[in-house]
Amino acid sequence: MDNVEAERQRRQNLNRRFYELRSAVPKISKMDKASLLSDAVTYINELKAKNKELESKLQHVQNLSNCVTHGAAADHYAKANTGMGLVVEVKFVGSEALIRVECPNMMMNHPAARLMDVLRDLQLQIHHASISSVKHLMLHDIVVGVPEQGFMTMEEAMRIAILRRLLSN
Amino acid sequence: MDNVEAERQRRQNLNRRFYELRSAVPKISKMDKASLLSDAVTYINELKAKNKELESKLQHVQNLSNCVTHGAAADHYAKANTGMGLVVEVKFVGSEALIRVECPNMMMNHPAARLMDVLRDLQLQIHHASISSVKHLMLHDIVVGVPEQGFMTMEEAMRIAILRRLLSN
DNA sequence: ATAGACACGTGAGTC
DNA sequence: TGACTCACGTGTCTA
Repeated sequence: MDNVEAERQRRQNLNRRFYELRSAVPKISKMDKASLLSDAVTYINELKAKNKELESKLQHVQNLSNCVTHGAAADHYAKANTGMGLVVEVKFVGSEALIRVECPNMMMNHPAARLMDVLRDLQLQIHHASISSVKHLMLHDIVVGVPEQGFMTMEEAMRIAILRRLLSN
Repeated sequence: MDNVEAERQRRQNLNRRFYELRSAVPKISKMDKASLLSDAVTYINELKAKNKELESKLQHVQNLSNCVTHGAAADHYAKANTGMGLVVEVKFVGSEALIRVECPNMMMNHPAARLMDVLRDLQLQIHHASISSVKHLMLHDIVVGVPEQGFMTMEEAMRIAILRRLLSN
C-alpha cells in the first residue's frame, strides 16, 4: 500500500515535534512521551504564572518610579498626603545638610516663610539659601548645619519631619 | 491478550495529556496533534522571550529607581560613567525647564563654566540661575527656556544630552 | 517472565 | 478520489 509509507512519515513527523518539544521544555521527569506532555503543561503554567508575577511587579515598580521620576524625585509621602507637588529632599554632606523644597505657590501662603519657620523650629542653622519662583512653583535650596546629634544618621527622618510640619495645620 | 487493554489505557492516558496540553496552549492553529505540538513549542518560546524581556525590563527599572531613591535622585548614567556624584536632573514646567546639576568640585575645573558652555551649545536660554558651593559639591539650579521643538517631549533626552557633554572630554 | 513504552501496519473516518 | 489524521491491535524491546 501507499498508506503505509504515508503513515510512516506521519509518525516520523510527529516524533520530530516531540523532540522539538523536549528541547523546549527544560525540566523533564522521564523520557516518556506522556510525562513529556504533562511536563510541558506544568512548564507552560509555570511560565504563565511567572509572567503574570513579573508583569504586576513591573507595573508596580513603574508606578513607583513614575511618581519619583515625574517630579524629578517627587515625594511619595507628599503625593499621598496632599495630592499636590510638594517635594522635600534632604541630603547630608559632612556636617551640613542640603535641603531642597519644591512647593506649588497655590499650596500655601508664603511657602518660603513657612519653610524658614519650620527650620527654626527644628533648630537647623541656615548656611546658605537660594529661593526662586518659576511659574507656579517655588524652589528652595538651602544648606543648613546639622546638630551634633539627632538627624545625623537619618536623612529620611529629617525629611519626613520637615514634610510633616509643612503639611500640618 | 492482556496487552491490548494495557495499550488501550496507554493511548487513552496519552490523549488525556494531549487535551490538557490543548487547554494550556491558547493559540492553536489546527486541532491536529502535530500542529498542537509545534504550537506548544512556539508558545513556550514566546513565553520564554516575554519572560526574559520582562525580567530585564524589571531589573532595569529597579536599577533606575534604586539609583533615584538612594541618592535622592542620584543619576544612573553618571554613576556608571564616572563613579562619582555627578547628578543632572531636568524637569519641564510649561515652556521652561528646571535644570539641577550637582557636581563634585574635584571632578572638573570650574564645573559652572563648563555647564554654561554646555547650555550655550544646546542653545538653552538661561532665565535664572543659582549656583552655590558647599564643601566639595557645586550646586547649580538653572531655569532655561526651551526651544519650540526638540526637547519639548523628551526630558530624558535633554538630561542625557547635558550629561554626555559634561562628561565628554 | 512480567509490565511499560514504543513503532508498525491496517482499517476507518474526514475534507 | 487521493491526501490526511486517527485509533486499534500486535510484535518488540528494555528494565
